[in-house]
Amino acid sequence: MTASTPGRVQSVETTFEVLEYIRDNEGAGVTDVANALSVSKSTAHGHLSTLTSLGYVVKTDGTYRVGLQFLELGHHARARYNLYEAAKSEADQLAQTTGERCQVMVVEDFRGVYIYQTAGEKAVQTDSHIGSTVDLHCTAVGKSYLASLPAADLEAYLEDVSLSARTEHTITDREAFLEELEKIRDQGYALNLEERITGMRAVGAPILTEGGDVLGAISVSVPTTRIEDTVHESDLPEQVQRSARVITIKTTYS
Amino acid sequence: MTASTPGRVQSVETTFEVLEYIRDNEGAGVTDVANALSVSKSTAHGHLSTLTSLGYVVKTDGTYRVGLQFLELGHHARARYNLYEAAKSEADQLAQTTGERCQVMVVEDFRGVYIYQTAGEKAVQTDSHIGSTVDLHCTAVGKSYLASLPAADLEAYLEDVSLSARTEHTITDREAFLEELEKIRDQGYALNLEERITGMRAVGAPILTEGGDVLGAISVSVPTTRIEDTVHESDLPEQVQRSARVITIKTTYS
DNA sequence: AATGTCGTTCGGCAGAAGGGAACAGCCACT
DNA sequence: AGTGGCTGTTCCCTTCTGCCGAACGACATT
Repeated sequence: MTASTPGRVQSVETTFEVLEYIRDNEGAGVTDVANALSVSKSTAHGHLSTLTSLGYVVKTDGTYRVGLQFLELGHHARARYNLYEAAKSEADQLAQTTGERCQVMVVEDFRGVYIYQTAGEKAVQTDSHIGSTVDLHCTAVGKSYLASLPAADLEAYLEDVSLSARTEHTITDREAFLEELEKIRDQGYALNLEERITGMRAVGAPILTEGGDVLGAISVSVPTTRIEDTVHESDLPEQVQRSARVITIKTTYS
Repeated sequence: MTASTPGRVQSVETTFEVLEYIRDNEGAGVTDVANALSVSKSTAHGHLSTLTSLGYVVKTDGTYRVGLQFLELGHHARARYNLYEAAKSEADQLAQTTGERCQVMVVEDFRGVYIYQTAGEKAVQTDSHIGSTVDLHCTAVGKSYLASLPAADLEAYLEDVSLSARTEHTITDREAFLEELEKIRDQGYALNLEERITGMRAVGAPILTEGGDVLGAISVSVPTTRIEDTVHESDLPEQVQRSARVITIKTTYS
């Protein structure tokens, strides 16, 4: 970050750069961090030792790694949404019956965040995991969510972000996107036809409150090569929607 | 923290104090934080706005809350242990068949950390959740772990911590504790007889590698009032041990 | 309309974070 | 076993910056 706005605490920004670096590199040493962030060794060491003394970083075999203490912050943030507990078992069930990957998403700062993810027997590895963020406009979960949003909020979203292309199938035209959302509203579920990752499709449905407000969304992703089989074997859209409804009921009475 | 050791970055310590405060208070405002931490409003504001711009804190309805971005750090730390994926489904199953609460623990800095927790039908609410830390000496998971530790590591642990009493049943005597561990080694599982929370018992078993190294532990907690029934209905120690063994196998081939 | 509370912004100063170099500890390699 | 090169760690010094206090602006409350 070159342009640091006044009133911001720079060392905090540095610390999180350090954290993100050792996260993305599965642990690192002092010199390593110093070089990567272009700071002196003493600076890197200062941050790492501070974080270690706070318990947010652990040092094992001479390499610094992200500590489990972040689980407490992370899980706490997740618990606020009152979705995790209810959605977990439904997602597990969905993954088991379909054999594919299932994810539960909520939205923060106009970005989709997976608060839970579970893999069925046949599920392929993807880049997404618990805590990772995705664009809303090119995912089944994201489109389900947007389609359930009040008009004003949807407007605010479209003002804020751009429908940037992730693959050749991503919907980037605003009008086409609004039509897509309309369609999703009508049918009650969203499809992702390789709009984020080539070769991967997904079926998603919004998770609503009893009052109709959208809390998040749930989806099942399937490789395109298997999508026909999966849809035939089990009516995927229907199953995903049913799971979403069950989660609504569970969250209401808890 | 009054005594700040040289070489430590103070603002990082402050930032995490801020984070922990807004976590423990389910969100807070600037003035609130400033008063609680005895810093000026501008300082609190600086930290909060920095954290917000980094996405680690979100501001909704004028209150700052812990952001979901910590999930990415937390889940990443958890994934390192290669236990979560394998243990999750086993824990779920254990919770379902017993109807009680089941938890999976690993150890970091001589503290037990719950990397997963799931509640069965009858499970009572406790103070523990994903990410929370517990003493090793007064929990079924912790004792299972310690009992499986090489002698040298156990020695290091006993040097480092004190067997402080949590309830009247906590084992605080070193000799008695070593005997307890011996017994646990013999029988292959650990019991917690209200040693951490009055009224709560638990059965735990260590999760080992094929080579015999201990990775963590799994346990089922049951209120004392129900323990007789549960143990009779299902041979709890046997079930917990079986789950632990299944996790070993799963982690080996993944 | 007035008062209290809150969040935000603005300078000024002191303290602290960062840089660099020197020290120490470790492993590998010869 | 000795040596070289790599680490991590510590030290001091400079200067930058994070902290404070106060003033401002935005609300809500009475």
